[in-house]
Amino acid sequence: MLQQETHSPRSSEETRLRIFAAARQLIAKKGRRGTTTREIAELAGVNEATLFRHFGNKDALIDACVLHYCPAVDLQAFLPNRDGNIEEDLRAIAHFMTERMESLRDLILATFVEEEQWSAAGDAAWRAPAMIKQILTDYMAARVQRGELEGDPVLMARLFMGTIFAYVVGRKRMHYPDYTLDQIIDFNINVFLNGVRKKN
Amino acid sequence: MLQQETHSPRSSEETRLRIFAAARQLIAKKGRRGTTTREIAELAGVNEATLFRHFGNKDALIDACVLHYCPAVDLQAFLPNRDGNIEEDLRAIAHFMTERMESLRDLILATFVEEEQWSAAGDAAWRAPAMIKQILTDYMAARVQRGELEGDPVLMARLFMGTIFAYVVGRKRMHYPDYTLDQIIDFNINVFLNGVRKKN
DNA sequence: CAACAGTGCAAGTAAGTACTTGCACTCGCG
DNA sequence: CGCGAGTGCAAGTACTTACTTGCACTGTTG
Repeated sequence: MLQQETHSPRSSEETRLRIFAAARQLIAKKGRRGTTTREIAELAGVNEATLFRHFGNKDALIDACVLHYCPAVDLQAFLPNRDGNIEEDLRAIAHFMTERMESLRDLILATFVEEEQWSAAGDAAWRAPAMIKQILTDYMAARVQRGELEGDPVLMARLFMGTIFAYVVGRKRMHYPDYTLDQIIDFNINVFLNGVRKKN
Repeated sequence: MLQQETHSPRSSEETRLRIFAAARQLIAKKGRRGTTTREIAELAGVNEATLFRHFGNKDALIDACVLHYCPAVDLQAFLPNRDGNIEEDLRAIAHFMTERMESLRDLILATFVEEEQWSAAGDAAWRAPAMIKQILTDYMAARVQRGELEGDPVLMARLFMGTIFAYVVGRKRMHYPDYTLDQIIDFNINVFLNGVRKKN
């Protein structure tokens, strides 16, 4: 009796991806609590019941979504050549970090307004930044030991990451339409390097 | 028939303040949407109906709350002595900004997950930072003109604010228990100043 | 004293939300 | 072909939430 010619079934995996994409979009805009399963289903072009058949409940869905978009960092791709020129290294690191944080900005911001019980996904979103922080600290320490920089490597790494964090996150509210990303990164790196380079 | 000896009536203003305090606390923890009027009333020690008698609806309540905690900046107290020592000026500015942003951190973070229709309160929370940005830019420009610093004042102000923003906001996820606020601020200012000070 | 503004309390309403269920359909695979 | 996994659809349940209402009470103010 029921004709259903319009909808062709999709693979299970494709459905998951569509749900993830929709969920992420809504989480970024309204936060975890403000996002409804009905909206996710609608935006994903999927029936609401399918959400629950896949993930069981809303919390598990969103956890899976965040984990899906926040995989572990590719450390190999991130590690700079430790023998290279500092300025070039930092520039490469800054661009890598900026791109990566930019692509996760919405999820990272959403973790700021999460309740404690949701910290599983929140921790996942911050895993990558935490690892990068460590790598950066090691890098700074090596350069200090070589006598190229001077100061506390922990604070140096913190400051360097902070400038990028502020750029990415702050851009949502503070707009600088007259400057390009490269201009800002270059300026920040120059000031930073002038500030921490060892004087002769 | 009903005895009501336990509750002594409070002034209308005191009730408002109690509601604001409770609302702010909950907004910080759960976000705007995650906060229920029932919770606010309970935490404020006030009947839920009183909330609506005061503010009409939940949105108006929260808008009023954010506006109440985000008054215009006291520019006079913020303006540094333009003839003073740069390092001392920046230290004073940094401490002022840090304290101020720290006290508003929860509300500022909440604005990141707001929907567009709620931007009224969101704009209010960002009014102060925007004004400070402008003051800072002017300050940097003046010092550049005097030949004490070199570089683009806009980017300098942006970088300086960014370090503080990153400290305050990032502290929610990135912990540095081994360092005091003063240590970090001093380090950041030193690097910044070394980086932008005019070389002879 | 008398009016009144502000509040507490209890009950209720309408809408939204997470989640379930039973059934029909369809595609791919053995 | 036939079966099963994955899905759409429609209806429904139990719960939460914003918001209302009528009434009793109390401190303040004229």
